[in-house]
Amino acid sequence: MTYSYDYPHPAVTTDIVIFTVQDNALCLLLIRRGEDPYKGKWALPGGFLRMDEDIEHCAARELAEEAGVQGVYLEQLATFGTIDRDPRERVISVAYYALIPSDDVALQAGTDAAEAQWFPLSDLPPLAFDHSDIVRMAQQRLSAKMSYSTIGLQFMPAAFTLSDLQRVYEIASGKTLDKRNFRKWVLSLDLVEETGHKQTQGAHRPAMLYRVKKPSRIDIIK
Amino acid sequence: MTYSYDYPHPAVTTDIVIFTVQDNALCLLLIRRGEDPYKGKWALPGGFLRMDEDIEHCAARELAEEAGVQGVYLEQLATFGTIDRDPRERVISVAYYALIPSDDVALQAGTDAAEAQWFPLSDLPPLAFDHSDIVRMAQQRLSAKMSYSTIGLQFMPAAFTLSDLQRVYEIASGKTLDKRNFRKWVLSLDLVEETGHKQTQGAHRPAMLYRVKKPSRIDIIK
DNA sequence: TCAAAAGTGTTCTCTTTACACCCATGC
DNA sequence: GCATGGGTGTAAAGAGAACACTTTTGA
Repeated sequence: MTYSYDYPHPAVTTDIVIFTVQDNALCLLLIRRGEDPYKGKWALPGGFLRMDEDIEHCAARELAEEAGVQGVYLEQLATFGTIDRDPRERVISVAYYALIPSDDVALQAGTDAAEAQWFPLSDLPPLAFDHSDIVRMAQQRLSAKMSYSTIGLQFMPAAFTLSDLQRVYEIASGKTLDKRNFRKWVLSLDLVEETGHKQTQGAHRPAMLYRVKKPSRIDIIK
Repeated sequence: MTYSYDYPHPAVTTDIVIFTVQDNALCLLLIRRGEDPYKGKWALPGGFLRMDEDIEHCAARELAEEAGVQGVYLEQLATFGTIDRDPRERVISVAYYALIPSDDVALQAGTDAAEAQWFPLSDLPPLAFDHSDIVRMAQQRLSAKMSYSTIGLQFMPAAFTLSDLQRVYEIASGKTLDKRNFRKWVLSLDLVEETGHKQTQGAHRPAMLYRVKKPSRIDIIK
């Protein structure tokens, strides 16, 4: 079966940049391609838009199919469409990005995707297509949003200590932060609350565990 | 001639939101549609992507063809692609936005476009397709960027007074600003310079005329 | 000489940053 | 009892907001 049009049409795809914080590094998820073009190369998860689904739905579906990642809040990044970005045909790609907690990383292993792996941003392999442009833009956007929104909370698991949270912010921003000022700031935003439980771990005073009050919400701050 | 594909392909278009400040109001440019669907309705300038042009080129071309507006700095806004946004077929639209000086508004009249007109944002007619969603998003983006970037300078003509500039900022933000603080702020950014000429206009002290130092550049401030 | 917009500094307030010690636990 | 990370307040500096009068021109 073929589909015919009076004028030429490009193909439309989505690509998704998924960040997490793992082993003291900001990481992103890549898929090793099983097909040409760029067979064997690492690429962002993503794929072709179906005619009966919204663009964001396409991104969510591809992410689930290729990487076993579900239920994340996707935000549109930008649309990439230079003429030769795909050797097969003209392809317009709508890029999305999302942040997931480091403890969801385990889900990753259970997927049936060909090969999915986390890479530290500081040590990425060469990427297929124009995916390094997409990653670069995602990095810029993330870094900007970290400083003027509550997006960073999306990195956090169901329960975490304030020191965990500070570590995530330090890794994502690349700066060290003052403990007292950071805590004052976080608590003043009124976005996290005590769970009532403490985490006893190691030879030191147990830390209060917190949870995010409205996990799905991203607010602009400042 | 027809174009055939193994899988269905959506059409891809661009839509452009052009802002200006005119008669003490923030305005945008609309085109009255000459064809179905939505014949006779007002819509954003825009049109179908050609296979041999980049997406941004498409936006610039449509803007020139339909509205006679040229040489503006276009910034990608977002991509809209809900399933039923166009009754003809599945259409994915990449939206752009730009700001132009109010004195370029005159160019508008000289175009051969069917019908192009400036509307104050506060008094828009009903729009075709999902264009009011696009406009809403553009408005949010503009308002955000006005507060943390130098994008507002793009509204300014080749020469202007600091009072002109303040007026533009007040209109775009909807707030009144303190004259001394505004001037201190603008001059501290080092983005405008004196032209050396003064504007004598009306029964009052002549005002120094300024120009933007790097007109094409948008910086993040604060 | 009056009206109308241009131009110009200082003070106060609030936000942000810098900084050091005691606490609870496991070994 | 000592090593380890958890938890807490205050003071100094910097950024942002408030505020009123003199100048130059045309009519």
